[in-house]
Amino acid sequence: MNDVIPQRTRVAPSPTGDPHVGTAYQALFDVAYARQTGGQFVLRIEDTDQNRLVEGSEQQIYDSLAWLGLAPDESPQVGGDFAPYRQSERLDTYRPFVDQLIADGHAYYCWCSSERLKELRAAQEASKTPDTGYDRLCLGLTRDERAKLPGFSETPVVRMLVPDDVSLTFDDLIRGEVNAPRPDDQVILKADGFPTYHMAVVVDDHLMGITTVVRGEEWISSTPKHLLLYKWLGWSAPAFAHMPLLRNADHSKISKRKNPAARLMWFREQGYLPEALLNFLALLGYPPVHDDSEVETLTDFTATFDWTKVSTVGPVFDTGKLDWLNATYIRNLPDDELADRIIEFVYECVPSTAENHTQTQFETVLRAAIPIIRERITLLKDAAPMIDYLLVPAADLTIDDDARDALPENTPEIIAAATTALAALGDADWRADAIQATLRTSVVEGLALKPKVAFNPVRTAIAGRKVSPPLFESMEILGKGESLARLARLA
RNA sequence: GGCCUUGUCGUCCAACGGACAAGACAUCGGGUUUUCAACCCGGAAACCGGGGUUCAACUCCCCGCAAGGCUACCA
Repeated sequence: MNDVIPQRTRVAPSPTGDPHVGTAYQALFDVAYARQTGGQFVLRIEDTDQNRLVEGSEQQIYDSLAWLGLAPDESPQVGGDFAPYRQSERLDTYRPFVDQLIADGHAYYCWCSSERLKELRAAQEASKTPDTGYDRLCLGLTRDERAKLPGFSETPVVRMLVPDDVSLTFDDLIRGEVNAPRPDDQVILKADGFPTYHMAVVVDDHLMGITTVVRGEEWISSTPKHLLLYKWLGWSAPAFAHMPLLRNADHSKISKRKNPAARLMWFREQGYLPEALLNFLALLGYPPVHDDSEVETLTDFTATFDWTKVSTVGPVFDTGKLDWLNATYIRNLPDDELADRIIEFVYECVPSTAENHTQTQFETVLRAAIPIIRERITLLKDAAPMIDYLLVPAADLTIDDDARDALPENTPEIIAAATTALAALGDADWRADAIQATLRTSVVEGLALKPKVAFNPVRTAIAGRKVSPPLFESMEILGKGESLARLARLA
């Protein structure tokens, strides 16, 4: 551990919609490795596909990574020594390297129209020929020579000239030696002057000093292209770590269509805690840090991180354990902080809650109720609905039908006994323990009822439902007057 | 179709030639209890199939099968 080389890792999402959970997954491993080695974690925006850009999604990438505690050391937002970090601002950077490849005979212009390429592909599929890919019609031709042939397009692209002896093997930090398919004559510069991913990623990773590339398994097949570019440009390639792909329940690559959790923002909207999500992501494709518990911090994860422990099998992204983790983290939060988180969540994600109640009333009641709801909520969004009965005046409290139906015959008797006994309780004694003692004496013992039966009507009167947070504490929060008013409704 | 990657309980994940195949979540049963939770105890639940190699295979090899990825002027 003395000769550790600081690693520069990066995540390079495209701003083409809501940030993807896979970005956070890779960022977590990037951060762990970078921090463990004393290096940097870089965020680069890959916006080379101008057609797919979605406004606002770049900002969401910053926000969601920051929310998760995975803020990059360098990015378009915070800058850095290797700016710009947005590929659309680096067009001038790529061009000379493309020209160099052409001059060296490693790349060539191609004037084939997209129609011709489409036909070529269709023909290849129909003939079931094993070799697909570009047929090199344009190779060695000048613009004028090519213009005489069919399927000509005035604006050319530039393609790699993949040699027959291209190396198809490389070392992966997770998988060891990996074989990959033989590449096609891949386009590296598009007709619109933008580089493709393959060109841009190699140039940028090199120029930005990236030493370890963490990316999804789907990139294994294009790694030989990248290695070829590094070789031609005379650069040494970074180390690669191809992460397993997160899956939908049906085992296909995780998608926003099939899995709402594919959207990173979804977790915030649902009221997941970032530390719980981070913990969960660290458990996917990677064994728990501790033997006796799967609850672990980013610090734990970072300290013991090891690429060889990363699984090669794509895990199904099932939120079951995440829910449990979230509930666990909620239970472990101090009262004040849990209240703060719920309040922040509600104002940000459920504005209607704030509209229905005055801010101070909501916050006051919530803070008082934290002890009785904390172990009953899984998500932050569960909190407000759970205390709704504490926020309305007695007259406005709705009593659920199923609760009313479950009322015992002697409900009036129970309510009367409870009311009389509670009315005698002094304001200063209006505390949960005293309320409970009073009701036990007057109703349970006084009417010789089982507690379960005795408290049923009281709960329905107070909360309007069969299931609610603890009864006596609820009455304490409501206060004597309000509690008696509620009992009166069932008298 | 071709190439590549992968195959342990429902899900996550251990076991890296020598245990009755471990743990977690979920699930089921019980306890506790003013409801619901939380908490405690317990149960059920897996090595894709077939051949090898070996004294010994979940672990190594081969063949199947299955799943996934790539096969774009998308990343």
